[in-house]
Amino acid sequence: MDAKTQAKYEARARVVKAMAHPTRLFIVDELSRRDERCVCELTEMIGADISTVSKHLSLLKAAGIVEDSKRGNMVFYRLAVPCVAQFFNCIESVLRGNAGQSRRALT
Amino acid sequence: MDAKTQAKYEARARVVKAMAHPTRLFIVDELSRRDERCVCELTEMIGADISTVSKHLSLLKAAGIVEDSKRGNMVFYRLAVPCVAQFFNCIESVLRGNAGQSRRALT
DNA sequence: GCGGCATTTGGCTAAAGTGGCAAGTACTTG
DNA sequence: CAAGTACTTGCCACTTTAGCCAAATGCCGC
Repeated sequence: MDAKTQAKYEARARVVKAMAHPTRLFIVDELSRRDERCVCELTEMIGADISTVSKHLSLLKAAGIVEDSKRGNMVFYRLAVPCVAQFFNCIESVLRGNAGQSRRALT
Repeated sequence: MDAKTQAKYEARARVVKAMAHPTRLFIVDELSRRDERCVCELTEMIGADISTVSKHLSLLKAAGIVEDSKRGNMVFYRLAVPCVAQFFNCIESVLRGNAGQSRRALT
């Protein structure tokens, strides 16, 4: 694999990695449903330390998956790229496959 | 977040994590194009130790993303769930977004 | 059964990711 | 300007992951 190809997959991996965490998937899912949420709302739903949630959000932002905007002293996050929501359908297919069900029907 | 929700996102994260690596993304991409590849072919394309490639493949298999079948003394891997190939389109959208281009056109 | 090829597994070390607390920044209200 | 709320960042202990080598397994043809 030459350097260019390598770089291509590394770039992609950075995006996938950014979502490879239960809390971050939850955030993406939530934002795909509600358009916008402030850190405090997400923190309450998630039930972790606010600093932890904030770090997850920074990570998603660095990957280009979410965008933020500050209004007053609150920061609102939203999806930057709507299609990430589609990921879930496919992930569920994989999970159904794991459970040994209708793998064929998912094409 | 109650235990059940937590479990749901952990299950999803396991699948996403399985793809969160340049080599494993390469494998998924390659299998989406060529249907089937043996470990030795993938190893050669990737240029890492065969044991390393084998571990990446086991990981993808454990996540339900690929399936294997042994013929002779070779093992062939293929995608178990075709839709994972679609991931790439969306990932590319995120990457284009990162580069500051037409974020709007990607809906 | 023996040597050889394809692949997997174990062991190890280096590196990365996670999460909480505490400290810092930013804005807002009295 | 002081105090409070909303968030971010630094630090640190801890867990997980990655990749190589070496050893083990499985299948073949002789």
